[in-house]
Amino acid sequence: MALRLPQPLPAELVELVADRFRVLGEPMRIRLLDRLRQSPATVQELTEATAASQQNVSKHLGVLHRAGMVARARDGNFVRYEIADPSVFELCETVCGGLHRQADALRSVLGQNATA
Amino acid sequence: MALRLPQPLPAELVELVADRFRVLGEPMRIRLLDRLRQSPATVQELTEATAASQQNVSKHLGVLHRAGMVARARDGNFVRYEIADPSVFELCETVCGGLHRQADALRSVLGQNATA
DNA sequence: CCTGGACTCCACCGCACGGTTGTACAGTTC
DNA sequence: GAACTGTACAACCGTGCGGTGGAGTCCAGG
Repeated sequence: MALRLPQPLPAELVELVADRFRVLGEPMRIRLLDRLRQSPATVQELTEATAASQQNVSKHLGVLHRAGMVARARDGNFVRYEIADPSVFELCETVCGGLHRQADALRSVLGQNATA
Repeated sequence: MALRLPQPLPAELVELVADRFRVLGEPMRIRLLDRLRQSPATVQELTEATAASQQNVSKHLGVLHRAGMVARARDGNFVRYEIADPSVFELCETVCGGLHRQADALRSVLGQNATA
């Protein structure tokens, strides 16, 4: 962990990193990953969990799959998806940590008495 | 660290997380953060470092500022920006770690002899 | 005051992307 | 084989966003 990164990030690496972030910058895909965090699931189950159209879910799963974040496997007539890169949850936790810190900072600016 | 997240992520939190990822899903903004990782800098310096137009840099800095990732401070006639949320580097490191794992997996699929 | 420089804001354009619809492709069952 | 289900693909549309150009704001100096 905590690998050393070169100071001027190479241009290509910048693109790769941004691409990966952009994949996660979509609520629907976050919801899909959140559901898959519980257990592997078929497209049907994911469609029900997100209350979206089947085509839309399939499209977003394709993006996640191309990014290597989920793995697909046929199961009879169904297709079962599962998390392929658990680091996405680490990312979400870090983001939530940053959000918490922002909220605390805002609270301290408003004064200690804050539950608005 | 490693705070516990609720299983079905609340819808609003999903939006917040996705928003934050989307801010990072842009090469130019990654470049700006990468430059600020070295030291605080003025818009001028950032413009030179990224080889972009001054308006474009200012616009992206505005996005980063609204997201609470950078802080601005007037310095005479200049405006100096600096990192406000160091967790962004943690995020980048995690992403790079995932990329490394993908590269290794790809390499092992192609066979041990791989430098293309 | 006016001038000039640093920066931000606004209006516009073009493209990429999310969503929908329709269709094609497995795989199972009969 | 035909029929049905589950999933992926392709074409289209609308919007959001990155980039640019120009005007506006703030600050220092003369």
